[in-house]
Amino acid sequence: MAYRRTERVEEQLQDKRDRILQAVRQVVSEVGFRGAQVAMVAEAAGVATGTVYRHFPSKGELFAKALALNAQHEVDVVAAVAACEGSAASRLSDAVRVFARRAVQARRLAWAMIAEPAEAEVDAARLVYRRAFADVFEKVIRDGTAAGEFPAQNAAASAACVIGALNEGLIGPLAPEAPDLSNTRALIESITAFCLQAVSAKPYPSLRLVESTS
Amino acid sequence: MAYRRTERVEEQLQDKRDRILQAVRQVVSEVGFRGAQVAMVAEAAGVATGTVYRHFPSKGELFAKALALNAQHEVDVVAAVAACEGSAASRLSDAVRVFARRAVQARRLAWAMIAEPAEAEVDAARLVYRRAFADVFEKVIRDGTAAGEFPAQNAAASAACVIGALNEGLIGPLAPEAPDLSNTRALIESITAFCLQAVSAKPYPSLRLVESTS
DNA sequence: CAAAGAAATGAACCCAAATTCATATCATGT
DNA sequence: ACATGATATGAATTTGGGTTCATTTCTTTG
Repeated sequence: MAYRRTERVEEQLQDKRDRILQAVRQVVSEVGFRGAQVAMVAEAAGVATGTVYRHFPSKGELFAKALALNAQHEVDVVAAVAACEGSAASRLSDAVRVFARRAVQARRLAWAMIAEPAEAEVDAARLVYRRAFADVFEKVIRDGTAAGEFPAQNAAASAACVIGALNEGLIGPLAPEAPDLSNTRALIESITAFCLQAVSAKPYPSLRLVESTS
Repeated sequence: MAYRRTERVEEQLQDKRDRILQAVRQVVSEVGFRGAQVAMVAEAAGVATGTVYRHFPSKGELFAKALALNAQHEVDVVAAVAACEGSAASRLSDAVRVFARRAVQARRLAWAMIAEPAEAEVDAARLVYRRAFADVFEKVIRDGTAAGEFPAQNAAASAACVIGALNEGLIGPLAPEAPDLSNTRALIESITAFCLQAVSAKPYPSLRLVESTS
């Protein structure tokens, strides 16, 4: 025998793997999942196409892994903010604001992470983190309701709506192109306010009227 | 000369075209844009694959046409509700409710119509109708603000958020599977309430506090 | 009914992009 | 330096599905 997988090789291997994952992130943030090809990723990582397949069994699993890496980090950040001291209202608006700020920094990537359909494995991985975000918001809403800060409501539905509002208002197809930072800030505040009021406002009398007449 | 395109043939042609468009609707409502193939559509329409190409120049244009047909109808329905007599609050909640009710009747189709990415032509067509829905909601919000019913706000952003909340809360990936009608009704009311309160609630003092501290 | 012109058919073709694999290169231990 | 085993390479292959087109079937008119 004349070979043994040494420490150094192990590191190089891990490093190459990491570079490929980073390359996915970069390519996806430029062209989205739709336009991302394995050859592009290899190019961006500085390896040959075939090398990608020595590290990952398929495009779907590679991309899913890359998404999971990023998404978990984002979930952690938002969850940390949501777990701070303070009223439920301030925690919710801070969490929403942080999510929003980070998303608009890299809109294309954010949209790909949260919504853009792709290979089945990617969709499955995304669903996990989508739910994780929703769970963070849902917990804060429940806390607020328990503390009497927010009215009784379907917390799961409200959390899903918050995600939806953020997605569509900030980074989805309806979001305005915002090359300008001050507009972006204002937009984030509008959306944060929308979400906070939605979960915190006491039901309007007019709502009941509408319900009884329709 | 020994042939002329007669009335009857013209009708048969139009009929076949219509059947193909209907078949797209059916196939998409079953497997979404992702899984919809031209061969399936042809099969569902009871014609050969090649026939599809005698009526439409490409898959993208066929699917875009089919989407436009449906979406315009939905926009008209929602717009009609939004144009009724009544307070802005009642018009908005009725419009949201109608959108929601119709969407849950055919969730897969609704999601495909409003959000699922597909061929470039389809995306382009969808954007038009997405905006059309947003415009309907935006107009009601503006009316409400002008009448002093709603507080001042970024109406365009709020309208986008309403679309997003509906999409995610009702028909998107986070929406609960709801085989049961009563749950569906309750969900629709939760989401309608969420949207109405978001646009109609007076800003909370706590919001200002949060803004000044962050 | 025969001829002429359209429309329908579906198997063959084409293309883009994922995946493979024979070959080349690199690491290790004697 | 050499032998051995592992990793990297990228051109060639495979594949899924949209599109084409030579052939068949249908309609109309003389």
